[in-house]
Amino acid sequence: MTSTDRPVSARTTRQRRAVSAALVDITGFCSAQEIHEIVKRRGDAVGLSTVYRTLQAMADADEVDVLRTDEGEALYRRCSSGHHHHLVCRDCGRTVEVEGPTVERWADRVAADHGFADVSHTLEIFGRCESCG
Amino acid sequence: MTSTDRPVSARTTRQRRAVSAALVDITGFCSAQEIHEIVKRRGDAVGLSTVYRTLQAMADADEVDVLRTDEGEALYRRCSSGHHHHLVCRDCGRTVEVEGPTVERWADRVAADHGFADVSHTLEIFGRCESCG
DNA sequence: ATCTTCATGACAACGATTCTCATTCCCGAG
DNA sequence: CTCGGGAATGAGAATCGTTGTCATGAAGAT
Repeated sequence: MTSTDRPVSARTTRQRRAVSAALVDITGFCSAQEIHEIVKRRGDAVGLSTVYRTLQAMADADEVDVLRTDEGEALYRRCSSGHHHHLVCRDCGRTVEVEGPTVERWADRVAADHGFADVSHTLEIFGRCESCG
Repeated sequence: MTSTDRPVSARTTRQRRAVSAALVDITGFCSAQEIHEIVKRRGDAVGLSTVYRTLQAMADADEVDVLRTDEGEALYRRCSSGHHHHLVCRDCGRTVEVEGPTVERWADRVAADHGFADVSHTLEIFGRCESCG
């Protein structure tokens, strides 16, 4: 077994292109169902299941970011590669990607101080942007 | 209307005492259903609905912290008052409350730099603790 | 063009959470 | 102490996001 078993396939289909295209249109985080709506509104017919599957695949491939509402709903948004966090307007959803090397180091150090290994973290900032002021 | 309308009542019942008691027993974050189980195991009979209601009320009163699994499930844990974050073992759930004044300032500054007001943030650190190493 | 296989979609199923509403019981007024 | 009103409870139904099922459709290799 020299090759790591690839669970993937990544077959290019009309539906996947439609979801990707819809993601380009949005600026903030959207739920799977909202994205399904957007796809429909663009004139592409894609089943809801497929939207869910596609978004999940993209999330696995780090092509979209996922975050959770207070109510537990998953929100998606296309993202730049690499580790980053988000500054999200809680009114209009406008999102700014931010980086914080200081924070990364702080988190790793805190974890190490307590004997924790294999460290990861989640960090999101919420506020109201100027246009929504 | 001189008095701020208090939506609350906080009537002391056997069930609420049972949930609070169960929360004392646990060290990590537990789901509402797990807490329901713990309450039952302790010999107190409390309906699942009531556990949910009680936990929500306690969360509103900042008596418990809530965080969300990747799968969107809500986890609860009794907490100290004041703003703090968590270092959670992703295997056993053991939790350490941590503070990070630096991070707070960083988040506020980043938000301000982008014109965001009324800022809040979420931050959790995950890892594997020594006992689970 | 053909064939193999992955992808799709309508719908059922699932699981966490919330709602409903008849009943229970906390607690302050009398 | 007793009563009465209204909050609290709980069993089960309902909700809602999400995932599973499986027959059909379509990429892409040969």
